[in-house]
Amino acid sequence: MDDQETGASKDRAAVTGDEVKVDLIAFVVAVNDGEPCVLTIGQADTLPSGPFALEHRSLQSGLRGWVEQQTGHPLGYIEQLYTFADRDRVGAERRQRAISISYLALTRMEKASGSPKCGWRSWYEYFPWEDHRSGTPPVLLDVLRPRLIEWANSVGDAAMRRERRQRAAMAFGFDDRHWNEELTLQRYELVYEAGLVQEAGSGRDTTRASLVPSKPMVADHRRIVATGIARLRSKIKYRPVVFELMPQSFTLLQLQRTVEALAGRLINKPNFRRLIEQQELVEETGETSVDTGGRPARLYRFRHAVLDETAIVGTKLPVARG
Amino acid sequence: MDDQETGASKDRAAVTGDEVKVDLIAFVVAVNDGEPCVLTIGQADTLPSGPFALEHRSLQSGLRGWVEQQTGHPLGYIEQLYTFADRDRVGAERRQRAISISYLALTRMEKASGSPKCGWRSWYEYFPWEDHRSGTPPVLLDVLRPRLIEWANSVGDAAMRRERRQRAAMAFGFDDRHWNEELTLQRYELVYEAGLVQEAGSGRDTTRASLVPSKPMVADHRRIVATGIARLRSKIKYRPVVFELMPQSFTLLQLQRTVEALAGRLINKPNFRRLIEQQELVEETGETSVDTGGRPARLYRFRHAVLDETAIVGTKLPVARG
DNA sequence: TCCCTTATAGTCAAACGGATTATAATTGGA
DNA sequence: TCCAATTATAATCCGTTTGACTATAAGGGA
Repeated sequence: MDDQETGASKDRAAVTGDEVKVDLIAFVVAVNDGEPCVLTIGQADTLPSGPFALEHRSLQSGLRGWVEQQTGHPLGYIEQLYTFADRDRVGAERRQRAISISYLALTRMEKASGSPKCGWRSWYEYFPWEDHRSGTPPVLLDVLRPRLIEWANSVGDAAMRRERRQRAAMAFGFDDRHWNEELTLQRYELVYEAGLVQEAGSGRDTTRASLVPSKPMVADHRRIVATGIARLRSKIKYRPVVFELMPQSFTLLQLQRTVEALAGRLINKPNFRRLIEQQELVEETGETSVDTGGRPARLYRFRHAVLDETAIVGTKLPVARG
Repeated sequence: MDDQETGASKDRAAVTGDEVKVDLIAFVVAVNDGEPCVLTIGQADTLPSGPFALEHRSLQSGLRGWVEQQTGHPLGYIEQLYTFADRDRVGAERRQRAISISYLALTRMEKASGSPKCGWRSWYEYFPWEDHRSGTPPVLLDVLRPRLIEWANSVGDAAMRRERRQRAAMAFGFDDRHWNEELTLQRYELVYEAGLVQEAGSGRDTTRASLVPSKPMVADHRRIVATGIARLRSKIKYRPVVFELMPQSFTLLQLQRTVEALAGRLINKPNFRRLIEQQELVEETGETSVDTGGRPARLYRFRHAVLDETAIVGTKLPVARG
């Protein structure tokens, strides 16, 4: 494609060198004990990342390399999330362009190995308003709602006020609307726009006092996490990706708890089992679990054959609407 | 994020300059007279594209700039498709890394303006096996199926033969399986892997005689188109993006024909109307169309308000399974 | 006027999905 | 030992959705 006819400026670009640095950033997910976790480094405020370099065979292998080097964790399932241009950095002598390619990776936590400088943190430390497994979280109605209304009203134009209120209501399910767990990214963008998270603070006059309590991250890493959560919450509904997060064998309730952890909401138990079984996603191992009180549960394993049968065709998980 | 602790090699990278050229590539779609079309330049074998340069404010604005310059077409709706690393190019003195960021854009064809060097071509010239509006296309059963079986059997290992046959059957709906229109990308990857398209030919010993008749494209542009078609076929089912392709006012049948053009299959008419109406996606203009024989049809326009109401929540279009 | 074409409305049954109830098999404590 | 608590598993109910089909209305052209 080198000398394709795409206009003269392409050649100019080759001469002056419109070259760019490329960063690979990973949002690595595991679920442990019903808590969905993200793999971090630094002060639990940074995602594993590193520049795409000549020695990397591909984007994905570059990403695997950086994550393994920084956290000691090998990656299994990987999926590209989004590519964006960072705000201009100022290089040594000239303006430096940079872009970031973000990825979602699913893995099992297993042995608490890993480098010392890395750790697993619950999603919901960064997004406390996203966990609806015990009902609507208090922070949503007590803190977010008044702050967002305040933000909406702070603008002069009446139409724009209305539009802001409506956006907030839709994203967060205010005013009798239903909570839609897939809108994680829109919600983060909203609180960011309203200046309610620390990341939005630089160069603004918003007083820190009005921040919504939640753990911040470096640069736009928290936005990447929001993107990944949204993608994952959507994907579990039509692809059997949950099993990337499960151990070899598991009970149906463990499987359900994992899905609930990701979705941030509870699922009706009989319906969940019905759907899993009628899709033949799993098969019994024959054993039962010696578990936490109550009748012993059968152990199941994922039927890897489904990846060859229906993988692309679609798989559904029930996440109740009401 | 500059001096984040991501290991020493990051600094090394900054010194030696692991810099990369970034190309922006656009898959621009319009539907005209029931034919879904792609905007091309050159010998109708190249997508509009150009390097991401310093003067571009953002990735999207860079893309818009290149497309407008090369084709004279302004873009409306844009959505990122995928980012991939090209095979290494050899630069002037050293190895040169390059990545491409591809986009899907939806637009209306309108005035046959545009630069002389660009043109609209039907998707199905590049993917003749994807159009099932008049039933299963002959090329699928007469050419593709035997060639794919041949390809599957050409490998030694019996298990691998089985796996290849199964993949082909799943992707193309052989052996009484249902056709799934969203598997466009998997199907292209399969015919590519089987050496049945020209793009797979360089450096191979596959005789050209065994190619499946279809229009090739430069580099991996055809793969990008396949990715875009798959994305679009999936997206029309839960987002009201079709309207980006429609004129101001339209009849319900025109709307249906557009969806059918994209999906590559026919839709049940009463059911289609029911779904459109009960979702309140459109409103009557009050006028009726003076059209092609038969009873005059009411004209409708898209209710832009739905973008504020349910936009993110989801919209469905019926594309029959059987 | 008849016939053809397209638009529009209405019906029907099967499948799906959400909610609820009932029963079984354990553990731990009174 | 028996009861209570806990969890697993099975079965049922019912309203909604959805795919397929039929019937009627309104125009143009022969």
